[in-house]
Amino acid sequence: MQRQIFVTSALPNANGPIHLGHMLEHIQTDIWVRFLRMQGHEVVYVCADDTHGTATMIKAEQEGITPTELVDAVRQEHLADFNGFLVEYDNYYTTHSEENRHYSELIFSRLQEQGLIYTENVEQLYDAEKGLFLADRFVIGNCPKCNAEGQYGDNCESCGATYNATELGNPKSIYSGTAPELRESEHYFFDLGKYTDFLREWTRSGSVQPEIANKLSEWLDDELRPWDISRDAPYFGFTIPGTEDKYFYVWMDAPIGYMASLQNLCDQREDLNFDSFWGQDSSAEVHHFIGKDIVNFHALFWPAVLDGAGFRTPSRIHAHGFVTVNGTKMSKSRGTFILAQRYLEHLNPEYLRYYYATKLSDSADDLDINLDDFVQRVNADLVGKVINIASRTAGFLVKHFDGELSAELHDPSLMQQFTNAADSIAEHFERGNFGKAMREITALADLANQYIAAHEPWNMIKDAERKADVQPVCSQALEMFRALMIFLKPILPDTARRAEEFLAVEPFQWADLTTHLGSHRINPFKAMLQRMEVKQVEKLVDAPEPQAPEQAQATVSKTDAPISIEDFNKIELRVARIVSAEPVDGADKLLRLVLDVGDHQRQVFSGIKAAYAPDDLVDRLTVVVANLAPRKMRFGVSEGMVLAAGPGDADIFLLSPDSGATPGMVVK
RNA sequence: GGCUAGGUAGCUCAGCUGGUUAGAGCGCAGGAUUCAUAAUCCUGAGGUCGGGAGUUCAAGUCUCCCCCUAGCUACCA
Repeated sequence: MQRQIFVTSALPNANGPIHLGHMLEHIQTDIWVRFLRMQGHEVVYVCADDTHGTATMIKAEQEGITPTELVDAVRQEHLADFNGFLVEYDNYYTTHSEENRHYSELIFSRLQEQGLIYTENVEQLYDAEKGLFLADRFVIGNCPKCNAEGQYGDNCESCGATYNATELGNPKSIYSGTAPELRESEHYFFDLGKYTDFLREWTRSGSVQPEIANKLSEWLDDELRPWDISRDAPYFGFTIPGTEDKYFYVWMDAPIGYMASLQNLCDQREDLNFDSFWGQDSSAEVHHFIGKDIVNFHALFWPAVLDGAGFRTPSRIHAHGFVTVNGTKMSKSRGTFILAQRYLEHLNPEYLRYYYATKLSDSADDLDINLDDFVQRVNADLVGKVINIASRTAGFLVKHFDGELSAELHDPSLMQQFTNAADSIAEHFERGNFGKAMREITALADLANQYIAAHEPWNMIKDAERKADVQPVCSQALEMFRALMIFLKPILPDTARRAEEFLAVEPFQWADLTTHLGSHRINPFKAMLQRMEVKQVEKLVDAPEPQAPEQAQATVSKTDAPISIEDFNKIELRVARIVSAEPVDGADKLLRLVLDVGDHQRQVFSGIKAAYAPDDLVDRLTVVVANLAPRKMRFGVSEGMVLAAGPGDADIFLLSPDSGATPGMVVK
């Protein structure tokens, strides 16, 4: 039965170049798509650039062009990279399109009709000079925990602390360099909480991998929080209907970009109908390939938004892990941040396609590119095993038999092993277990080489009595080679095309596995794939740069680095009297303390509930860090920190000054 | 801190619902061969399956504790 399948890869962001991490996903998707097409299914594979957001706007400004110009240029680069890796989309579009505006507005208005949209005021940092609201990562300053400089507003790369942008010491907008201020603004929210039950069911229905469902249950155990889907002007994106200065948050219109890209394709092709894919009663399949980092957008928000807007939900989300190089995260300082362009300057894309294929499964495990392994594996499997079968036998047929293959198989039962493997290999492809498929294929290649070694055609040809058998033996070898190349075609489209030319046949289809070439004339063998040189691979990675100073600084732990008296003087410690202490609703470890610090009172949350009964604390004196930046917590703002010793849990010991101290005294 | 996922031969990885002496490929060592892009074929060495305890007739495979790695996350302020 022919299936109708819509497939997407995640939309690359228009702010950066394509690297080998992106390529994993797009190669994975492309292999899957090519396989299904070979099986005769109707597959539509689209992608697009994800263009919207403040970052695009700013980058364009820096380059002195309009966002649209920027986005158009980047899209061409991205597309060239993907094409370079033989990724074949039916359409590679952009989220900055009329189709996308149409569907974004349509979906929004339907959600509104369903009562799933509401507005609320939100406080956010604002760059007054630039006149724009700042997301956390657009604010830098000193980490409130370790005081490392130049940290982003959400977390510290140096000590790993997470915090709010409002807590940064000496905060600056990365755009204007001025200190941001807090401002209030109205935001639009999608009431995701109403979909909690729906998503609990959906994520356990086979739509995502089990380990991803486990991870998602983290959110789903509680009621989901509303999702902020708007951003304030100025913003590069679509205005929300009925407003002048509110825009759809980029994560709202990005997945809708899948639809827009399809719509754009449908407008060009008579045979495609949008609703047959996205209608609520669609019998088609919808598959999204994504990285595990954006699984919440695709497996929580997206299905909910779709359902709320009257569209069908995806059949399956295929999440993959991250790419590492030589066992470590891709890193610019280690020189292992490999851009697609750079790879293509030095190496054949099929090497990487094959290597990824050998390591891909349906799990979201990370995938390591070990460069030595890469060279050995690709050379050994593809050139040494598979192509070698043709390379070592074709010559005999062309020289001595005019390139004619035997009509009959020399060893039908051996050939049968190849054809029998087709179902199992197909099953692996279908499930995304490309690695398992590759193992079966190379095992078959081993059988073929053993077969050739066992018959020694190079000796037979010298023996007048056995010379006639060289033809059926080498023909059989090529029949096996053909089967292997059919199996490998989704991975190696170019090599497969050369194999088709060599064998003088029509483009391989999966169904060809049930037939044999039989009496047939082939072309002389020409090398179809060159082996890879270690030297070429070395050019992919830069020599490691010397440790950057800030990195060296980062590795010094807090306790190892002495601080100056000036540093210490920055900390304002004061004696405080605990006016009241009470447990916090919904918090396991926290107490809400009201402290008298001499001239005023303030509220501090402290994680000491396991060690102290609230009543025992009232009227006690203790020490508070008085100039700690206020921290907005789930239960309110904490204005300081009380000092305590101990490992935690019940073993927490609050500091107290000696008798005589009074609230407000400075501790030095 | 919590959660999710990893930790199996030098490298990259298989090992399903627990069951004979733990597997593959690459690499390595020895041999064969010379048709082939120094490819191929045969043989072999290499692992106390992260550590510890437990359940069981039997555990890489189940339970608990601990250690390490990655990601996510927090009420560590």
